[in-house]
Amino acid sequence: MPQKTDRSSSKQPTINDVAALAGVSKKTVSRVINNSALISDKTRKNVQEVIASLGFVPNPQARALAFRRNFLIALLHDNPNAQTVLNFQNGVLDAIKDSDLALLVRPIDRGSPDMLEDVRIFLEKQRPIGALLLPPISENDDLTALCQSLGVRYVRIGSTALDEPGKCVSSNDREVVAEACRKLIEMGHRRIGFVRGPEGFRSARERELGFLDALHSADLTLADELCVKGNYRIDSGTEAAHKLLSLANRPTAIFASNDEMAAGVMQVALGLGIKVPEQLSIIGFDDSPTATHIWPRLTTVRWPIREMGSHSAHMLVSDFLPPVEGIDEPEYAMLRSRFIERQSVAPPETDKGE
Amino acid sequence: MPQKTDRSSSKQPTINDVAALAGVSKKTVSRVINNSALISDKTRKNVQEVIASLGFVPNPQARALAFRRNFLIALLHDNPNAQTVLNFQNGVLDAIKDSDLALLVRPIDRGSPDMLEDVRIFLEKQRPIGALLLPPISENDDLTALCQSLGVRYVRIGSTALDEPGKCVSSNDREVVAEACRKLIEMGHRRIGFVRGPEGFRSARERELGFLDALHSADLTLADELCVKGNYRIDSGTEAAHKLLSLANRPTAIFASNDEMAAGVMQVALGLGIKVPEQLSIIGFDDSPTATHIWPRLTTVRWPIREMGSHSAHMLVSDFLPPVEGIDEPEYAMLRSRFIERQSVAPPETDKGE
DNA sequence: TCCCTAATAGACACCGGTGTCAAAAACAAG
DNA sequence: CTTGTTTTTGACACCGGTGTCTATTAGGGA
Repeated sequence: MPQKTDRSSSKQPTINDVAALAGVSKKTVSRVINNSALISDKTRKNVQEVIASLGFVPNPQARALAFRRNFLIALLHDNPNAQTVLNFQNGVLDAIKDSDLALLVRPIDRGSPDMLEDVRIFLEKQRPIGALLLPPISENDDLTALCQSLGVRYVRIGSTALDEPGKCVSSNDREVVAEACRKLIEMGHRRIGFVRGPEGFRSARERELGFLDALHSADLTLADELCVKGNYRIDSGTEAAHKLLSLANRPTAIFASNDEMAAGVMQVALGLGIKVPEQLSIIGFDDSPTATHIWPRLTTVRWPIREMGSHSAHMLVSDFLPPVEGIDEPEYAMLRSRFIERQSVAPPETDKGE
Repeated sequence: MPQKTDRSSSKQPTINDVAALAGVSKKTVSRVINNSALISDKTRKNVQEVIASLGFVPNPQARALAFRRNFLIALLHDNPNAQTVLNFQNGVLDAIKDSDLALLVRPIDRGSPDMLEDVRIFLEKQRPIGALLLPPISENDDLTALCQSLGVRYVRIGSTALDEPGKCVSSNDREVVAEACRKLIEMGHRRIGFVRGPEGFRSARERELGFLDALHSADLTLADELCVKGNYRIDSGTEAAHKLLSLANRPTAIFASNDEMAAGVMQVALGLGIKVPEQLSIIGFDDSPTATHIWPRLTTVRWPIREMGSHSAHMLVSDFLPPVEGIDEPEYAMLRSRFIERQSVAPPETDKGE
């Protein structure tokens, strides 16, 4: 046991101890803690020294009680993708690392009829400063209304939502998906399969729109048979692949709306002896660990989810965080997704017969 | 906006409101809230009715202040595997779902010289009831000593630690790894490569011991050249595979200490045109999503990490949680890992020349 | 030097609960 | 009907901070 601070076993000093030792009132110490302007530099410095010498840490529960607000951020989510949640969470933690804030995690059961009531109790109990709403729950208007009525600020995370009230952080997925698919078209692909995400996810719609944008700008249309609906899980990817790859005139490329489904597509292709990328190009979305774990490594779109996490945290509680250059507190922020080229894409074999 | 509770916009009722309406003192209400025995059934019932009619929720900040303890559980981790952390976290959330408790997440920078001090400040600030320590930080004795001195209970999560004080939840990894490797040996594999985890992780040691157990029980020894050290990341898996697969007499099977490194091994094998599992069997550990996303799907060991999460939460705060049948509060619990057979393992090709 | 104003500091109640200890009520026995 | 004992309840201080408002001090102009 190396260095053990001497105070580790004695009781925590309180604001009264500081006040007594500094020879001032506790209110004055409070002013120092809260960076009040109504205090002379001399007094401030004096008190700060005492605080430091005592190793005083203000009790957040007491502050929470007096402020009638906790120094907590709540992360509300019902996103099925663990990786997404965790990355986002880590982004938030990055943002609040050196602050007084802490992160409270709360999964939501969107299916439950008591969902709103559960969230209400949670928010009333914990009284976080604000809440971060991950998709798809971020699109639930009842939830944002609830936050509003409880006086809990919130930031919604999602694809696009300029039309709705409140702060929001999103990314330009549609654009980047279009870019990715345009790449396929430029390489010579004409029959491109599309594995859609589940209903009710704005992200699924966004990615579809991007895909269609690319097709339209090349005067192509999406044959019904080439569009299959999935649910963001690998099994739906394998199912979709079975359908697409058993077509008489099978696609030379497939865009899957997330990496997990793309992995499913790849498994089916490899299982059928279809070479990737020579005979089938595959693109995913997320740039999850899976994208680099599968072989060939997956060309995909990186969603800046971690950055969205820290950005949204800053938007939510900029008044509690040290200022950061790039981030002020607009109502809306758009972070950039990025196309990541790996080994799962190539020109169609038949194209040049190389 | 469907059902909107009428109280959603008015102010939260307090213990005083309840007391006034019930015609009793606030202390009496407090007794009801805390299930004190020192109260008559009649009064209790009366107060409970008022509480229900008012929708009163005790303010946890005030309780925390008075109790000098927050109704929070802290999850302290520095585990590099996001999936592990999240699964564990979800297990904890399962356990505390219907309780008054909330989960606070705190990543730790084990490299930082201020690590202990940071944790101390965090614990003193948030004053959680207890802390859950994920490996590898769970093996840090300074940290457990710190918890002890601050009066914060803790449960360590890890492989085995019967020798150390305090509560602990672990799994029988060693045994199951041995079982997995014995399978390889039974199939006829004799030259089995081993990709070790990083130093300082008990899990890495456990898995190695299990591997060696299997070898020894078959009177085999591990040639130095067949054991390569990795760091649990995919790149170390590819590096290890390059070394192992370029040996003159290359192994017919490789056990990688986690799935991510196993994925790296598989990529190199496939890249070199070595067929899996025909020419090379691969086993991983974790049963992460990666295991089912790669092709062929990975034979691996499932670590009951989510169960460990809820189990450890119960052990930590059984006095705040509704009782659960299987879980009492012993000092030590061992959950069972499980061998998962998928498609990445087969008898060695040369064995029977099938 | 004196007065007026602005800047600074402090007194005190309060946030919403719990602990302690004494008072009141209920009950049993004489 | 008393008295003694056990239950049940309440008064009040306290947890560790902050808000409000007043008192004090410092500075500037006449």
